Amino acid sequence: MSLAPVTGPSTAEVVAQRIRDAILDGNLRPGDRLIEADIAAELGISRGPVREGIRLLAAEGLAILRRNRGAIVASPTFEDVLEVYILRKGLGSLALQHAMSLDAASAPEFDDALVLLSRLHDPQVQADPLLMIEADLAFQGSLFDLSGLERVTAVLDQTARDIPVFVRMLGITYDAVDHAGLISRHEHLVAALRSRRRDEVMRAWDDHIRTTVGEFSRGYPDAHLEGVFDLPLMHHIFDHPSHH
Amino acid sequence: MSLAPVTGPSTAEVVAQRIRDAILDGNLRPGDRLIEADIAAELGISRGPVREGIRLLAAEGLAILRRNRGAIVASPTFEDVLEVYILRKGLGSLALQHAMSLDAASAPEFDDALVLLSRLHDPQVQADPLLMIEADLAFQGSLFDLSGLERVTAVLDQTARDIPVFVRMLGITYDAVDHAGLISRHEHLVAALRSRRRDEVMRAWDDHIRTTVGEFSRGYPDAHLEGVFDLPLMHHIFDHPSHH
DNA sequence: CAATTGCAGATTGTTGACAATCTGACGTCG
DNA sequence: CGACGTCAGATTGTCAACAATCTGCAATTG
Repeated sequence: MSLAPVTGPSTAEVVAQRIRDAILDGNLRPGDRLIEADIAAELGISRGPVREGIRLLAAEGLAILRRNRGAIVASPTFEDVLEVYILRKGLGSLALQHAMSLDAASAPEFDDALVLLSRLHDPQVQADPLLMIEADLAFQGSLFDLSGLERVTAVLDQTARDIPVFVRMLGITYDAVDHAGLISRHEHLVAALRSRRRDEVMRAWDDHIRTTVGEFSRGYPDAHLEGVFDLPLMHHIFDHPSHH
Repeated sequence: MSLAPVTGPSTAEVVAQRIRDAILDGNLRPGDRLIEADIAAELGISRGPVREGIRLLAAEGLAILRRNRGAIVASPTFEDVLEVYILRKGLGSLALQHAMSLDAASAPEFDDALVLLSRLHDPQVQADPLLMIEADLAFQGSLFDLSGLERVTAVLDQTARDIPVFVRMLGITYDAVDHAGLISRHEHLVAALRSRRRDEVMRAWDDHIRTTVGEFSRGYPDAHLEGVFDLPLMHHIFDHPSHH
């Protein structure tokens, strides 16, 4: 018998999620003030936990703290979305490579990833673009977890929480997305991980990032990528063979 | 008349720094409990700001929060140091490449980096290994700032704060370090940035990370790198030429 | 009338008291 | 003798009141 420890979300985390939801629902817009007392009254709690919750959001970049002047909802730009994907590109490739060197495809946790991947087939999920994004990110996160790199996955998780909110705040439309293509790319990635073909995994990951950013750009009026993702951002710098 | 805005550190940040200092001074050791009331009494303030300060440390990985059971000082392992350097390697290469594509060496901020680099020559700095590490990290941080990638530099800054504390907690000796070599490697990096030679910059950065990790390993009894840094962690995945 | 100064209101920062939770020790019972 | 229930002490989580700070406006001044 081995049970996972029970750890429900703290009040501060609940507050943070409520605010995130309010943004997703359009009840809170970029630039709106986050007044501790008001939020506390609305949730029927005191200012303490609200304060902590707002700090959590600020750490994610969703809220901006101004000393003695209160917090406001962040006003992300499309450049912010690009930077988040630059981070995911770089850290994701790190995590996937580490996962491969641990033969992650043979680990029992690999099945978790497959379960999450299967969720992308669910018509109910496909019907809602935001659900689709979240399911997609959850699947990717489960792959990153296989690396065992806790700091790297922590940053990746943070970007995963940001993306749906940014998409909503910027009004990026993500309706006409190619679900079948997304799934097949991911299955390609899974297959590459199984066969431990490093180049294939990297190509698949690159492909996924490019396609996603491309789809976002099409769904956002003012997007101009300026070839950011065509630069050799990641470079082949650690190619000295292992001495084992 | 143009004065910089006054923004002193918040009380919570002061608390966090005091605790960091206590760790560096050896007054707090890994596993020690961080009891809000005790720290508050010691600093002559109330629990609120102490609580916030501890949360800041937890976000950096220096403290471990256990719900309803208090926080303790983290017990990092040498693997944690390696992971921090894996992060710095990956994100640093991202930041440097972006900085180069912005022709950062021509920016006025580039001079700030040169000033910080010159500090490494100071005999007073060289005398104290921890001062040397901090000056080194400050220089590197000023280079990363040239990228304009705020999220990337935020994570890099966090790792920079962690490193001196981890070194102290693990008892890594860093005395017999090759100061002249460090400086010449950094000057090599600066020259490569000036000439915008991408490969040269990446090689210099790789070289610096390897050398630093190598020196840490020599100064730490139980270190075994297992070829982590010999793996092709970063890969040449974005080599499609820009369409400009 | 433009610029400055001095409030008043709003909001955050801080505090001390109280409630909820956890830990470890003790005693009880099978 | 070991498992379970109980309880006191310690500590965190929450709360409401108070202090400090900031913003904007109105009065004042030259």
